[in-house]
Amino acid sequence: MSPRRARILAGQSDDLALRDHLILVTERLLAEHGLEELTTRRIAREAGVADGVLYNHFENKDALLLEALVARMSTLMRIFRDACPRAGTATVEANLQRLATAMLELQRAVLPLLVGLVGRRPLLERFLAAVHSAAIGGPDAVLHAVHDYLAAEQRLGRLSGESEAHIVGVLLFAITQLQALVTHFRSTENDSSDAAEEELVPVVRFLAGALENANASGATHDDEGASV
Amino acid sequence: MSPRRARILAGQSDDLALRDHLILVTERLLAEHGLEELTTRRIAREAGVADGVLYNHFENKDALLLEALVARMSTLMRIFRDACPRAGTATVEANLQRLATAMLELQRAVLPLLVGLVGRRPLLERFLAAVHSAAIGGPDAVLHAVHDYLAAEQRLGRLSGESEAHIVGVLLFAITQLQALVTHFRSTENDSSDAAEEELVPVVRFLAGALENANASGATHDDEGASV
Amino acid sequence: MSPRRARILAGQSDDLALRDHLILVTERLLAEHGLEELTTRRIAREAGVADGVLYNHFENKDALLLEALVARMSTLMRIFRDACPRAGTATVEANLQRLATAMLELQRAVLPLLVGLVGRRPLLERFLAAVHSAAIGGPDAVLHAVHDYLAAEQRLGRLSGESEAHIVGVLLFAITQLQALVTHFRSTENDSSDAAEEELVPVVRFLAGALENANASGATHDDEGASV
Amino acid sequence: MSPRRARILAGQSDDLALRDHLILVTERLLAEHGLEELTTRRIAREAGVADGVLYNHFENKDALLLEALVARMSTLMRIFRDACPRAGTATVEANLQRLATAMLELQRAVLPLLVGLVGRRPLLERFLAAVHSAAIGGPDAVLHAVHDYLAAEQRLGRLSGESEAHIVGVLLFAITQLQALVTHFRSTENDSSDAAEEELVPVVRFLAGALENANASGATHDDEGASV
DNA sequence: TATGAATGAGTCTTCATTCAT
DNA sequence: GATGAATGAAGACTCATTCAT
Repeated sequence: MSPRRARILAGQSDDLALRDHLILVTERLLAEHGLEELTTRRIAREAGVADGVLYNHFENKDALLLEALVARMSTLMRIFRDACPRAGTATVEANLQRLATAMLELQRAVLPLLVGLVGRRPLLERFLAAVHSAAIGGPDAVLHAVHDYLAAEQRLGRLSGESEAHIVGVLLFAITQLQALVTHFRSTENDSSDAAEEELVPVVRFLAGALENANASGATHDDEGASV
Repeated sequence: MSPRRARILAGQSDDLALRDHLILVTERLLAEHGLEELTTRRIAREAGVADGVLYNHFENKDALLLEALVARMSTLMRIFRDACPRAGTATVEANLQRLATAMLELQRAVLPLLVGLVGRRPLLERFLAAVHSAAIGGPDAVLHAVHDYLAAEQRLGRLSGESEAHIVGVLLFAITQLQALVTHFRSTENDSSDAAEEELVPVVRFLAGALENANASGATHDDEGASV
Repeated sequence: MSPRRARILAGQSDDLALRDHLILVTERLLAEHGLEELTTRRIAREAGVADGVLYNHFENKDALLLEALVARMSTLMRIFRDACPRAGTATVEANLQRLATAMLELQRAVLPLLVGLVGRRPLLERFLAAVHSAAIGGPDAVLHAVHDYLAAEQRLGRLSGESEAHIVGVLLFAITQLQALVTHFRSTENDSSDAAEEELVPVVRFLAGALENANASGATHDDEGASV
Repeated sequence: MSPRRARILAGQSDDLALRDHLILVTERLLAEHGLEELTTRRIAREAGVADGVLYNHFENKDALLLEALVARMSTLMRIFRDACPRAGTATVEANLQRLATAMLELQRAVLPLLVGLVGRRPLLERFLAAVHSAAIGGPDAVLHAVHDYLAAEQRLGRLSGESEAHIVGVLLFAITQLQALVTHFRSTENDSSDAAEEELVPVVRFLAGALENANASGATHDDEGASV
């Protein structure tokens, strides 16, 4: 075994199969630098192995990339789910704010990944399929989480009128994605991420209000308009 | 004259200066394949000229790219503005739907461009600056268009309560961006674009309703403007 | 006429034939930047003319270069000759110091030119031939100047024993060349040129002393050592 | 293995690591053609390997160049040192002649190298540093060799009066450099090198004489003139 | 399995030179 | 003569992939 790898393995992934070690390293590089600067040589160097190992465990670079992307996605989704608020605690608006923040973080991390996949149809296709089939969930899963939360609040009686919930969820998703994108396009100042988050506040409050209004009017009359 | 270029010029851009021809070709390649696969060689081949021509007219690849990007952006914004509804015509909701459709088209075209700019700080920076200084307008201009429309409706008395207008505009922007992104990530079937557009309908109706609600509660009475 | 050229001609070389203008410009660029960075495009731009003019007046780039090199050489030699001391004035040693300084300046200017010619046999050959046939004089002319000065001093009786004069001249030439080379290889500090000049002083004093010694011993005994 | 390389390896550097093979080839090309015509493609072709190999073993062209330059310099200095005369043998003048010949050979080989480095600051700087830090020695080392020889002769009593030794060394260095340069600029006839060597003879004799004179006068009176 | 040297097509870029106008 | 757009070979360098050991 190369001394480099020995050193690395000792430190952080002791008896991991090399295959998994490669995925892990690739995942980390993906998180840190995006798909753009990810060369096979760099992966190998970072993993502390020879340039060619990759091809002993994966058909080609894309195959490794795919697994790493899925792994990364999985990680991010786990973090997101852990950050989701629990129904019945705090206030609905505060919870929506928390939800929005979690979604923003998620999207900020996911965006560079997706961006790297544009113009790489085959890999993209395989990635989407994998995300779908594995119980990871892509955008749908995020929407699902919002939906779950709102449904729970409804069950608890803190919200009524289910119909708008889906749309509010979609809008929440959309606005966080927009802000995530904006972050990436704003200048290098690192406060831009905070700004993006702050800009979220009034929008989320608006959406919370929309739910409340629906709530209120839903209580009053017949909810006929809430067909969306 | 090279036979290649002769062939091409005859076909499509007869006596255009090569400089503009290059921008045009680049713009087209940009639209069709994104920034990713855009090599100097490919541009040259597609333009029907020698490999090095580019450097007779532009300082380097990025300079050409920049001009092509700005040109493309300019085109897209013109199309967008032409598609914007006029206040006072039809119904507010119908107009918002029209606005949303126009924004979706715009975003679908813009997204591949922006995506290619991620991780290319210098070019991105220059692009943003150019878009800003030229009277082209980036995201802000789009938001501005929405704002202008809503303000006009308010002046016409078809809408009241200004405060939420901005947020609705942002949400409109966000949801169209999301749908644009979704289109790109859905499989190659070309019906996906129609699907994305259809999915927009209820959301826009919801946003229109939100404006109305604000309107109604603000006014408390006659609701004659509630034509949405 | 191009506005650029009009502007330039107005300023500095009013009704100069374009051919001569090109030589002049090239000479200047040669002096400022050496042969290395001298592209035809740069010459044209600097001269304020179109890229292709060059080929209307010269067979190719080398032909222009040749003339410019010869012109530059001529200029430098004129400056050198003007800086040479006159026999019978000051002291012999002071004059030798002056001579050395002039030679150092000359060599410092010539070196970059010569360096650029290494590995360009054809041009080099033509350059040497031109320098030879024109009454410009290369190294020989410089040596000649030293010789002339020393011979004059001998005629004036301020020096005797002719035989060593040539060797001293050669050594003067050699040491200034060495110092010129050293200047170019020393770090960018611009005081290095002064340092090179100062280092010359004791060596020149030594050479002057050698002439004196030969003088003295030549006067005393039989000039047996003057066999060089 | 590529047939090209097989062919070459069979011929001349049988089981040398390619890295060293590349250095060797580069060194040879450097010696034969100077830095000017040294393209990566040519090195590869000459080494019998693919165009890109270089970058598997060196960070870039300059890194390879640097190693080759240092290697060449090292070789040349070794040859030079082996050719240096030993104090106490033969006559001082004969030894100086030998020294001069060795220096001439050295300079003839070094000059094309140095010339190529002019106008390449970064590489030059690194080269000088490398030459300095490795126990190779640049110009100083050559001067040092002269100094060492003369000092040894002084210790043996075959020469006295140390002060002029340094200047004589410098002049020896200078005159050999001049002759080396002259060789390169004289036409391709290969006898020019012999001519350059012959021209050295009287100059060296003069310098030897200068040392003797200093010696003599130093013995006789107070050495006041030997202040150089 | 692991290695890492070798491959070679491909990237952007430069520049002397030609030639229709 | 003058123009300057066009050429295309050549430059340094990258990188996914292969394969003998």
